[in-house]
Amino acid sequence: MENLSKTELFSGISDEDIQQMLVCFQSFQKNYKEKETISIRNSFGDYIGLLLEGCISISRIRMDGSLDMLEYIEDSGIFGDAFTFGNQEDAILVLCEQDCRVLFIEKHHIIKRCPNACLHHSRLVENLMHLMAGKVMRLTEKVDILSHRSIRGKLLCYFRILSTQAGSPVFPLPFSLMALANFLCVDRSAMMRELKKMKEEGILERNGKMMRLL
Amino acid sequence: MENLSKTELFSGISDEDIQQMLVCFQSFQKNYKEKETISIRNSFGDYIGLLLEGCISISRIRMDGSLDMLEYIEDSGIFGDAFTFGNQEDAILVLCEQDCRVLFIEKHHIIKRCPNACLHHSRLVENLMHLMAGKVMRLTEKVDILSHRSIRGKLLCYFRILSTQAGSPVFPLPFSLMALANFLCVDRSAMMRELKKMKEEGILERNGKMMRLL
DNA sequence: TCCGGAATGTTGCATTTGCAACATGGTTTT
DNA sequence: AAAACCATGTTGCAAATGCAACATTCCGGA
Repeated sequence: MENLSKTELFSGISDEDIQQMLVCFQSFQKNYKEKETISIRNSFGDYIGLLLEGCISISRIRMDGSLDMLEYIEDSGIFGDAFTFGNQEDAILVLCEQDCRVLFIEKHHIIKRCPNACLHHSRLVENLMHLMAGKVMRLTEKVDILSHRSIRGKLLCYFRILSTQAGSPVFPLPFSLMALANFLCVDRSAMMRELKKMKEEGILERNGKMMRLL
Repeated sequence: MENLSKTELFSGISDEDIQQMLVCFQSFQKNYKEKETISIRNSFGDYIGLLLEGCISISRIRMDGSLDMLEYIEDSGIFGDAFTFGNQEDAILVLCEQDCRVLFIEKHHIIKRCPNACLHHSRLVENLMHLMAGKVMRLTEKVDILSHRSIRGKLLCYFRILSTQAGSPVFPLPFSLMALANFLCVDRSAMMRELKKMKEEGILERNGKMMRLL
């Protein structure tokens, strides 16, 4: 019902065709409020989620209760158990960090060939390719960050990415320090200690969530 | 010149059409021998590499000389600077672990829409979607492994994946112990120590590269 | 076959990290 | 206003990790 033609997934497809596809795809939209849980593992197993608005985090909850953020998805990111992979013991938590609007599409319709040969299906697939390429880049970035052995290495690697994105040595953290520790998969207090050290050594300035890399 | 129609990328497309596309795409194939270097960062910046045969590793070389394996690609995996992301200080090494056959395609032709509207382009894009989905899964797996804080956690997480893939608690390591340490981004000697402990505790049996998870 | 290089295995030690516990400050709820 | 809550800081300590150095085994080429 909303204007989907402006989203990256449906760009270049007319509103009528979009409506037709949505029916053909048996897709549905859902709105969520901040801090609401989208799904725990497997509830949307056969669907791919497309984040139209808002931002979400995907985390693993271990048996001991510890929580590690696997992904942080903002713009028109894709997610779903199809990607969050199958043979997982621990629970996966998909949490809305802001009010969100999500479009669910049956995996089948996107990955496999459409038997109805919808006219604009291939355009959709091409758009989806863009989104996938973006996801691959973000995941590669994440692997890059986590591949650093030390907390300082992870912090610096991530800060450089943020700094490059902002196009300036000054940039804001996209989330809280607590969430940052989860994102980097390190202990929060150890991270605070390291941040303090880096400040003392003059590598970094910090004022709340605003950072300056020197 | 070889039989590309059997590859995942070109499946469902006739040999004639493939030949036509290869010209249209300005693509080229190249063979590499074991331990040969495919490219150092940026040499194939505008091309996407498709591994037709063999297997390769993608690693980061740090300024201090340490080497971390970011990806290990076997079947018909895709790689390229397009994915290995841009604002990277360290050198990226793409190394052939076996004799390899690689098809390079200009990124442009795959990501953007083809002006010539090749008949089978959309089928190709759909095939590529499969490959991308596979890559996303592998990367998600890797993030999952690296998100564990301890060496033991990383080892167990990876071994469980291998065990599930093999469909048995007994499975072979796909590479050497040295490479395993690089893949997990941990110190090799510390990893050996941990493997020994796990053996002593009866969690794991090991004979060379053959592992048994208990 | 012998040699040399590479992978494997082992250990001591300094450092880093995680963990637990607690103090502070800000914000929301009652 | 008080209470409750949560994020931010801080610290001591035990355990895990990285690092360096070295012994041993494996393997391919001369």
